[in-house]
Amino acid sequence: MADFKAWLQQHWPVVKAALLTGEYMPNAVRKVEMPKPNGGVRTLGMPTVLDRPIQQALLQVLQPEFESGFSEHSYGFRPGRNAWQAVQRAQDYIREGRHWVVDLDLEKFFDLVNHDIPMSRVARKVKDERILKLIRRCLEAGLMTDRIVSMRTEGTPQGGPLSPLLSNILLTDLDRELERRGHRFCRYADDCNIYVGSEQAGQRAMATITGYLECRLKLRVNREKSAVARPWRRKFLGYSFTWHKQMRLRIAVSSIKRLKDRVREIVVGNASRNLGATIKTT
DNA sequence: TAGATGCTAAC
RNA sequence: GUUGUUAGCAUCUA
Ligand SMILES: Nc1ncnc2c1ncn2[C@H]1C[C@H](O)[C@@H](COP(=O)(O)OP(=O)(O)OP(=O)(O)O)O1
Ligand SMILES: [Mg+2]
Repeated sequence: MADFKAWLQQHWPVVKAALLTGEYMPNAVRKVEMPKPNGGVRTLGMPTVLDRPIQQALLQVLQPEFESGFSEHSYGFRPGRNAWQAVQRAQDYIREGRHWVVDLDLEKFFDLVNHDIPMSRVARKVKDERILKLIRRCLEAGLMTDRIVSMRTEGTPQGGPLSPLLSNILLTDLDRELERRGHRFCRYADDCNIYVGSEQAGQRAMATITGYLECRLKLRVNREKSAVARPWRRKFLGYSFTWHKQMRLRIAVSSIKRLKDRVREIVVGNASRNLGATIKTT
């Protein structure tokens, strides 16, 4: 890997020239099926060995350009931000007395990302036509199965270095819409939680925001994973809320179980009582 | 301080 | 055949 990095650095002037003249364009990603924990299958689109570092370089330039335009309530795929900060923000909302949550998750998110909406947003900041063409080709990269490339008209490849940034650019429209409506929310990638004071307000928000997402942004809400519920009945970003004397945060039971099993697998016959005590205090 | 490797978590 | 972003931890090197 370090070898390849050195090679690319050595030939970077040539590669750069080929990219800017349009002589070389990314056009396909390799299809790889990955099992999901819940039993489903995630279709990854892996860039070619050449496209990957090219897109990573593009990201280094584009990321700072768009960071300033993102919402304060967006936490996913962003430098300096993590899931813990998002959950703490959610906890603040609940402590304010908003005891109902509209938990929204998008269906096959990356696979259904519209191309024209994020491209028009990118065009507002990036004026260079050659760069815009490059970015569009990263979105349009077809899925390659056994050397057969199928055309893509929607969706951004899961595994493309630019994909997380482009998805945030698209969902910034959602953030602005939620802010315009005065909602208290935090979003991590396609996982968006809106905190409201009553179930009725929650159902109303769920209906209008679902309509907005499906109509304006051409996305689909995952009705299995989404719900209007009490926050302490839901899991958010691997954490769940618990109600003792005050609102407290704890790691979701499923995450604890997974970690416990991992630890037990490693230490085979050794002290498991020690682990139980350790996890309880955490 | 900088580079490299590996692991965990979220999506 | 095992991707990406982000965050964290660990180890090695000078
Ligand atoms: N391991 C990963 N590698 C690359 N991209 C990922 C990975 N995990 C998640 N993503 C990205 C692509 C997904 O579309 C997006 C949202 O994740 P997730 O909600 O778990 O799946 P999904 O939205 O594609 O399907 P679902 O319909 O089950 O919600 O995050
Ligand atoms: Mg989803």
